Amino acid sequence: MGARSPEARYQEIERWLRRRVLDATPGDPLPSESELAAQFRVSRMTARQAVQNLAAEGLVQRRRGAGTFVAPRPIHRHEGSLMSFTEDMRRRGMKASSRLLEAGLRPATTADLEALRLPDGARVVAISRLRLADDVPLAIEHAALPAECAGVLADDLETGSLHESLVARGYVPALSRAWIRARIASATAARLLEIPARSA
Amino acid sequence: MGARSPEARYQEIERWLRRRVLDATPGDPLPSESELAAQFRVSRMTARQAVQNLAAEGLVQRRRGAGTFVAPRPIHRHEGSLMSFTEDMRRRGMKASSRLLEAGLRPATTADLEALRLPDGARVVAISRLRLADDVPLAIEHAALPAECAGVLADDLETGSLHESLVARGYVPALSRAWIRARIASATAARLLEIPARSA
DNA sequence: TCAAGGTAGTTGTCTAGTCATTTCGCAGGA
DNA sequence: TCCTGCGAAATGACTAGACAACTACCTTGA
Repeated sequence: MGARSPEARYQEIERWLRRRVLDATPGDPLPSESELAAQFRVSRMTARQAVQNLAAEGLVQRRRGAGTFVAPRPIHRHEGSLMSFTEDMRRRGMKASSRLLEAGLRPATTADLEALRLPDGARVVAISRLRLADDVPLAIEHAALPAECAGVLADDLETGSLHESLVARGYVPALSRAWIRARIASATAARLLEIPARSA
Repeated sequence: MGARSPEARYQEIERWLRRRVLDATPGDPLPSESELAAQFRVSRMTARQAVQNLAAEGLVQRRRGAGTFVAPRPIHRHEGSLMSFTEDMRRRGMKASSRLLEAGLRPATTADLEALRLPDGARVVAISRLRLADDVPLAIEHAALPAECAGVLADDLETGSLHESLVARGYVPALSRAWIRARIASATAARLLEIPARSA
C-alpha cells in the first residue's frame, strides 16, 4: 500500500512512541518491534521503521538482543536556549511542518534599517512562512534579511531551515565579524484557549 | 541473511555511493534504487537502506518521482532537517544567547489578523528579542501572539524559551487542535495554502 | 504553437516472511 | 553459592515481491 492517507502507518507509530518517550524516564524499555507490529496491525518492518527513525534522532537506544530503550537525557538544555518550533513540536509527538507563503524583495522599513544598520533606501529579502503542527496552522513567521542574502531564496524553504540556508551560504560569520546582520521577525501564533478539556 | 560478514551489504553500497558523491557536483543524479539493486544483486529494500542512510546524513537528496541527487552542500551536513538557532551555533562552538528588547501589547496589524484569524480590533502580545552568537548580534526576532497569551510576559524570556513558556501555560495543548480544525473548516476562504508556490 | 494527456520511471510505503546475532533470565549441576 | 548451558526473545539483515504517488518527458490534438 502506498501513502494513501496523509500520514503513513510508520509515522503514526512514530508519534505514538514519541509521546511514550516523553512520559518515560531514561532507560525505560519500549515495546519490541513485534509488539508494536501486533498492536498496530502492521508488519514488523513497518514498526521497525518507526523505531529506527527515533533511534536516528537519538530519542531511543536500540540494543541488539536486548530491546529498545529511552535514550539517556533526552533533552533539556536550556541555558538561554531557544528551541525551534520544529524541535519543540517534534518532542511533543506532533508533526511539524511549514509552508512558504511569500518570498521576495521589498523596501526595508525604518525598523528594518535601524535593526540591521542598513543605509537608507536599502531593500530586504522578505520571507513569510506558515508553521503547522499536525497540519494545524500554529504560527506565522516573517523574516527580513539584508538584500545580500537574496541567495537563500533559491533554497527550499518549504522544508528546510532558514538558519541552515544562511549558514550554508556563509552568511553567518564563523568568527565574530558583524558583516552579516539578519533581521528575523517572527510572529508566533499559538492557538490557546481553554476549550472544554477533551481527552486526546 | 544476517550480518555474517563484518560489513553488511547495504553498508557496502553506502560506501560505494559515498565515493560517487564525493566525485560529483551538487545536483548530479545518482543511480536509482532499482539500478543499485541490480548492480549489487540485492533486493531493492537493501539498496534503499543505503540511500536512505545517506539522505539522513544530508549527503544526497531524494525527490519522489524524480530520483536521488547529490545534495547542494556536501561539505555541510546536518542530520536534522531543521536545526534551531541555538543548536546550530553550538555546533559551531559558539555561544548562543538572546536579549529581550521589548515585550508588550499592541494592536494587531491586518496581516496578524488574517494570519491568526483574529477578529477585527484584536490586540497581540509583541515580543522582540535579539539573538547573539558569541555576543555578536545576528538576528532580531519579533513575535506576535494573541492577547490571550499575555501570561507569557511574566516569564523570563531573557533566558527561557518562548515555546516552553507557552507550553508551560497550556497554550499549545493537543486539546486545542479540534477547536482549531473546526475554525479552519468554517473558514472556506482558508485557501492561502495554495497561494505560495515558488520554485527554486 | 501550445496545451492536454498519457506513460515510463522513480521514490514512498508496506507485506510476510527467513535467517543470523546478541542478550538475558533461568534451570540445573558442581 | 557459584556458574554453566540452554533457550526465549530481541534486534539486525535481507528477500521478493506489491501498489501508490509523483515527476519528467513525450505524444497527440486543437
